[in-house]
Amino acid sequence: MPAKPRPTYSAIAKMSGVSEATVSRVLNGDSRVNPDRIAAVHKAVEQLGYRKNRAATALASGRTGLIAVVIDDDLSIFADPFWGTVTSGISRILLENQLQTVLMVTAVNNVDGPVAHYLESREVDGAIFFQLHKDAMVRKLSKAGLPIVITGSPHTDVDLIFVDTDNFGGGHAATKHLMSRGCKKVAIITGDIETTAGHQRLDGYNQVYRELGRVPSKALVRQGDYSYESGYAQMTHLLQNNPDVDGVFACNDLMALGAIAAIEESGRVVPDDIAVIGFDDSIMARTSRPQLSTVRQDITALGEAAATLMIAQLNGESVESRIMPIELVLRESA
Amino acid sequence: MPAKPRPTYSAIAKMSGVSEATVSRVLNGDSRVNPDRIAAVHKAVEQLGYRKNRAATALASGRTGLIAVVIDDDLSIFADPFWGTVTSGISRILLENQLQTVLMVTAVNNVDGPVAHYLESREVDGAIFFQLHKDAMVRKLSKAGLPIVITGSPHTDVDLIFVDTDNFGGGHAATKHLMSRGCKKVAIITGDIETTAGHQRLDGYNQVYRELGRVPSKALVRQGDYSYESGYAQMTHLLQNNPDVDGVFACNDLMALGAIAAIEESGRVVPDDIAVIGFDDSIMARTSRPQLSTVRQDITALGEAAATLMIAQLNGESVESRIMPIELVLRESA
DNA sequence: TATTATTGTGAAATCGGTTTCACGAATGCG
DNA sequence: CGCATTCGTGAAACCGATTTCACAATAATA
Repeated sequence: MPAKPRPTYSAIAKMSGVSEATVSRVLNGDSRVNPDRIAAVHKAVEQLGYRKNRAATALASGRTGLIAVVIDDDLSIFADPFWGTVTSGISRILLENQLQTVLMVTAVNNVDGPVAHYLESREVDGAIFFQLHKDAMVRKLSKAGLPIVITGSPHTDVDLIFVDTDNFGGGHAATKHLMSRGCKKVAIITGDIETTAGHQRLDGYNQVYRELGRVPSKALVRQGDYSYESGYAQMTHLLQNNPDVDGVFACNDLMALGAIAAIEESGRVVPDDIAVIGFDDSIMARTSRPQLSTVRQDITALGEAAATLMIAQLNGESVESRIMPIELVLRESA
Repeated sequence: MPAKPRPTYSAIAKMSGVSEATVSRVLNGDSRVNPDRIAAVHKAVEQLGYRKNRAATALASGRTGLIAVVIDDDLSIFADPFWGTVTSGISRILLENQLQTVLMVTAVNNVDGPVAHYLESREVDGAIFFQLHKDAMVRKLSKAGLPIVITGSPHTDVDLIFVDTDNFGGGHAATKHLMSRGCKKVAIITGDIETTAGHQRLDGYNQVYRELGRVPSKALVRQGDYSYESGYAQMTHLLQNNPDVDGVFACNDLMALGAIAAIEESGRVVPDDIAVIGFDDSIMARTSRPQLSTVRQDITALGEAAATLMIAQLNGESVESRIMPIELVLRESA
């Protein structure tokens, strides 16, 4: 293919009668260039259909225009619509700022693995992390000066920038609602306790008990893994060992649906015998029957916030972590 | 931050006592280098913790190591778990081949828009497209020599490489199953007819009628948009105007669930009065009650196939489009 | 043994921008 | 009106790799 070579600064400089240095100034918005020349350069750019070579720009300026979105995926859970939604929110904002999203779905447990290498190599201008199981690598990268935003709270208290849903508030609101609608024995089916999100939702649940001067029974705390099956299994276990359970907070919608299936199979009725509340307000919360009461998090907003914080960092602005509000959505199940 | 400068070829060359050219040869696997020097270079690389600068490599070699994944998103449907799943499949394969995934979720209708510019600029080595509404831009890029793979079938018959689910076969199998289980009047709720996938599923449906020597009634073909609500609405319409419908093929699971809701609200029973079959075998097919019979497409495999075809193209191998088989999954609804 | 291929290697050009530096012209100040 | 700034500009160095080219040393051929 004899593809005609793309024009470079040299061509523009020749055509518009200025030096390459001036072309660069014009194209980077340097203010102190004679207006006539600015016009001449723009005209040449137009006529030649010129477009910058990103690699050359990156090499010379040190900025690649790329932001990594890293999903720590031990569990192949990208099927969860959650990720797609956050990611598209991020991508949209970045795109508006002439930044591209580099997606990496992979386990990031290795402080010295390929992902770490890639990010250390400054092949991206910044990185946004999801679903972090261990933040050792992230801390290291951050110390090395790479702008970072974490979606979800970091484990340790280093000053990493993050955006997160108000998981504690969500767990609290859900549990409190169950209590205030008359439930006496409210159980919880937790998610992955390894993640801060899972832990915080549990904390919110416990807090309600404390506020009521009660002590949450350990028997009412069952650990799930965010899957439908685990919701079903843990609920079955609860029904057998605590037949007087009358409320369940499941830490995501999928487990809530599993729990409901178990409850109905046992011959009990939702919400009359046992009220159930989920977390996420995923599409399944609306399409299931009974429709699921749940804690809504605005996932797109979460992604957009993450991207916005990243851009602010790149601009050298000082930045603070954000916690996004949740909203209790009451439907039929509680 | 006084961040110590990262080592370059110059440092390696000095340390191992060879020229930069030789360093390059070693690092790119050029065979004709003295084994001793190869060892020396590798040792220096090791000691210095050297890592290539991708921008410099890209500038010099013309290869960026980046593959764009473009999702034509007029509809903000990235919430559909489908996309996350395909994308992670792609990302995984690319990663194994030292390629990074650049995700772009945006409308690609503009042949001269920013996406086109980005891709034309050869800032990526190739592009994988999804959910194409118009393929004018893709054809243009392909003519310009950019390696391309389309996920889903292209509209026009140009020789673009694509991978797709056997949509026709899926529609055919679903409809045929309904017929063979005794349904006399089988309706279809289609997806977006603008996309080839939507059209092909409808064709498969029609084909079954033809094979039986019947003509599909237009009244039994209702157009949805892949949303739960449209499934519900179109089913409601069907029940009113064709009360003797006894089978429905919904072109995705979400619409199938909407349809089931409408059917049950009308007092009829699934599958006894009306059998329903969906498409995708998404997670909701398993979690809904009654559990949904559906056409499974292996989404991860689809993504992996797309990535594999891309890599083959990059290696200059000759490549052929692939159609991935579907599988009928029978549960409770049909 | 003389001559031609082959091999291994380094110097230097190259990729396409950005940025420093030096310099003349224009402006401001005393 | 003379001197110190500021402004606009181009030449050239630079970013960090890859690749061509020339050359010496070695191996193969006649």
